[in-house]
This record gives sequence, structure tokens and C-alpha cells, in this order.
Amino acid sequence: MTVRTRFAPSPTGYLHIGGVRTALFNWLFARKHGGTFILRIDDTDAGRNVEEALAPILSGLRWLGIDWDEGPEVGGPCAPYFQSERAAGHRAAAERLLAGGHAYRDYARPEELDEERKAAQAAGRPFLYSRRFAAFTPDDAARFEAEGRQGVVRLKMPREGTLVIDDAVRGRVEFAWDREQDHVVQRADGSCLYHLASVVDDHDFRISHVIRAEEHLSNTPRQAFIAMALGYPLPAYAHLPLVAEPGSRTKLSKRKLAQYLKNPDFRQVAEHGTRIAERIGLAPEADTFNPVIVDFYREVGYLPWAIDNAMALLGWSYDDKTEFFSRDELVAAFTLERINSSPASFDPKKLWSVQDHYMHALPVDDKLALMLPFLVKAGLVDAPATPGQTAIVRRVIEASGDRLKVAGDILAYADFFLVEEPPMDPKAVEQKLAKPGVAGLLGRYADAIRGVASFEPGPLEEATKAFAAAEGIKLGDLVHPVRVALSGRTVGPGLYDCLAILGAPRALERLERARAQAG
RNA sequence: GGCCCCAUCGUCUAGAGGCCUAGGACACGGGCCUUUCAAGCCUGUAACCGGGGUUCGAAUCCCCGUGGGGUCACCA
Repeated sequence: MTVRTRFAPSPTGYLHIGGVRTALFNWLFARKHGGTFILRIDDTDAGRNVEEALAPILSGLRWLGIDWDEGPEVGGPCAPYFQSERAAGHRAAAERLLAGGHAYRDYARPEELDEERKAAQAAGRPFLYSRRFAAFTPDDAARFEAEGRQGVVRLKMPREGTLVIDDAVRGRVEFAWDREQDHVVQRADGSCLYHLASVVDDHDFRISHVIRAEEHLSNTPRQAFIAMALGYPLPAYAHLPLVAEPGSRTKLSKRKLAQYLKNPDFRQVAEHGTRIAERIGLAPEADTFNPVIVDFYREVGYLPWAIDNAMALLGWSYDDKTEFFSRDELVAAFTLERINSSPASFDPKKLWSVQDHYMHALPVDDKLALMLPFLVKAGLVDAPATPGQTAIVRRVIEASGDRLKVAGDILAYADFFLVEEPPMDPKAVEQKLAKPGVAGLLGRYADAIRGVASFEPGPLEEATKAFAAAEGIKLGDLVHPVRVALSGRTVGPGLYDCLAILGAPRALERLERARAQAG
């Protein structure tokens, strides 16, 4: 069987983390079976600024390595891949539905339908349209039109029997036909609605497996009905568990950001990212820049595969211990059978730890290539970076080790090496510098290391320990003020690394300058 | 409200009748290391929604509750 899957986003202007998971699973399944992964743009609704609203979605998928074999910008045998450009086919399908007696023109006004709905509700029985404004003959239609009514095309859903779907995730799911509504598939102006368009396009694209979020499970009967009425074979269905809010089982939504921010883990990740974004001049708006949206991770410097790997673990698992997969490993390991059926809440901290894992394993050269652009954007190095700057940054990366969790973290670790007078954190000054005797201590320490033959971590450590011993003080009582003197803050790479990277002249100059603020 | 789905540590999950005094990961607590912050190492707390069945035996199968979620548009 030829596997063809699709991801069909509507151009909303952003790529949602839940969408990523859906796209990823479709992609994985296609790759696993040597099939085809198709990207279709479901833009049947309004269509204004489609191009602009589409850009973040395409670039987001590309960044994540979720490449599509057919779709926008790459084309393919089933083109066009924009639903709005396939309207003729949708209309033809609506005609066939009508001709086959599987749909009818309906002239009910919305308020008339509402009345029926309310009456049914009041009577405590499920609503089922009376079809009293259905035009089953041309005469009916003419009569209704004479009344000034406009006709839409409605599905003539069966009112007895059941539909059985064999869902790859959920197993057998049964629906009673008499609970399904006569949904509108074509408006009076001739434009077709999503469900019709989607079924027709899926068939035209020869989609073999419809892999989508659980929210579509309830839509399946009407889509299956359309497909059957049109004589299409049904695709295999796999309904993925919803990606839920942090610490909840409610569907994750971009709109409820303020609420998610109350979750400490979520807030921590969001604030960390915002801090980085601000330093590279992004002035992000919380509305479009937050951990629910893929651009957030890209701007802040996460590794795309870390996102993919983390998302793969949302609702899917391989076994009881394997968590990290290379691309090939994941493709090989992935199966629909091991998708979970209960909702999975999105945990930004878990994603963070996966990111940590991959950043940890990244070679220094790769880190350098990733991080340099952040320093350029922040104005801390030239574009392109000079060899001298590059050398410093490389040493900072080496010295910082696992402290750099995302590429953007380099800003907080490299900045004080790259500017002549780093800002002094008032709190750090107060706690470590403004103590009695510190000024004198810094002066004597400067003299002590001035004579170090080789200004490198090893010799510096020796000299520093010897100095502390000679002074009769604990190493910490020396190291802390020196660190603040050099960097302006209390955290950073190891002190001997800081000294060495700075170099003797600048280090001594900073020690001297800091004495003015010391006690 | 109707229909549908779901139900194991706070979170992601393993578990397809005995291997379960329920395993792993994240988070959290404690300890070690240590010049800070990370990392690393050791260690701890923590779960089968409830009730009935079936069975020699149930986290696993069935039923009923309860709880949560999704969906019921001339949105996608």
C-alpha cells in the first residue's frame, strides 16, 4: 500500500505546538513507510493575506526538518495545494452529491433552524432538522426562491443505522446516523465548506491515512458520509490525543496564554525566552511570542530536533525507557500502534530538559555557529565577527559548558567579555564588593596575579590559592568579590577561565576599577 | 444537554491476567563534589478514580457509577 499522509493547516499566521505534533506524526508515518508527506493549505475561509499568514508556518516546518514532498513551493502531481484554488472540484462534488440524492438544496433561514433547534431542546429530544425547506424538486426550489429565500446545499444524512470506524489509535468507534446533522456543504454563493473540501481534496491527493487530532473524531461521520456518497474509498483514520494545557487536560490554545503563565514552569520558560528576545531587539509581544508557538523556540535558539524529539513523546512512546532518538531512529521506531489515546499535557519543562540533553551533546564548533548570530544581533560582535571576537566567544562557550541551555544564553555569558565596561549588578556589588577590606584585598590580589607567568587557568588557579592561603582567608571570600569585579555579577563560568579569557591587561584594569566601588 | 473519546506518580509514560511489594523520564526534596551558577554522582517523596463482577489470580477483561475532555457553525 502506498502511504500518503497530509498536514493541512489553515493560514493563521503562526505554527502552533499542537500543529507541530500533528505534522510530525504524519511526517514520521510517511517516512517510516517510504510514503509521501503532503502539505495542503486549508484556506477556504477568508483568504486575505494568505501569503503573509502562511510564511511562519512554512518556515517553522522547514526549521523543524519536517519537509514535505508535495505542497506549496515544491509543487507536485496533485497541484494546486491551496484549497481555495481547488474550488471547482469542490463544486462539482456538491453537484454530484445533489444528483445522487445525498444532498439537497435547503432554503431554511438561519432563524428558522434556530427555532427548530430550540423547540427540540425544550422538548428534551435531540435536534434533527425537519427538512421542511428542503427542495427536492425544481418546483420546490422555484417556490422558495420566489419567497426571496436563498438555497444552500445540505447533506441528506442517513437517519438509521450506524457507522463503524476502525481508528488506528482508538479501535472501533461507532456512531448512530440519526445523531448526525444535515450539515451545510455549500453556501448560497457557491462556495464550499471545509468538510466537503477536505474530503474531496484528500481523495484527489490519494491520502491513505488521515492522521489528525482527536477534535476531528466527531467530524468523521459526516466526512465518511461525503466520501461514501461520492464513491470514494475511506482512508484509514488515526485520531491523535489532544495536546493539552500544562497541568490540565483541556486543549492547548494560543488564546489562553495569560492563564498558562500562572503555571510556574511555563512562566519560567516564557520569561527566559523573552529576556533573550529583548536583547536581540525583538521587543516581542506576548501574543505572538510564547512557548505555544514555534517561532518562540527558533528565535530563542532551541535546537529544532530537540523540539521534534520532545513532541514525539507527547502521546507516543517507544518503550519504558528510550527517550532520545536520532532522526533515523525515530522514523524507524515510530508506529501508529504505540500512540496513546488519552490527552497529553504539554510540559515546557520536559521540553527544556530534552533541549538540555541535545545542547549538552553539541560539539563546540556547532555551538559557536549557532550562537554567534545572537551576539551579532545584540550588537556585541561585528557582522561578521572578527577572528579575535570569534576566539573569545569560542573560549566562553568552552568555559560555560552546560550553562548554555539554548543558543540565546550566550548573551548572558559572553557579554562582559565583549564590552569594555560591563554594567555592575547593584545587588552583586552590595553583597560581594561593598564589604570592609575588599578594596585592599582586590589590590593585593591584582599584584599577586600580575606576576603570573602564563595567564591561563592552571597557573591562575595556583596563584589564587597561594594568595588566599597567604592572606589567611577562605578561597570563596576571595573568589566572589573578584568575580563581581570582573563581570559585574555573581554567576558565570569558572573564575580562572574568566580571568584567562579576559587577559591580563583587561582583568587587572577591571580589578582596579572595581576597587572604587568596594568597601 | 445529545453524541463521541479518555482515566497509572504533579507531568510524560511502561504495563496487552500471574514477571508489579507497579518500572523509567521530567519536576521536586536530601546528600556528595565545589570559587558562583550549571553539570555530574548518590539518594528520597510520589500513582493504578470508585463500586460491582469474571477468574485460582486483575493496573490489565466486562458492567455501572464518577470525573475530565472533545464535538454539536452557512469556522477550519
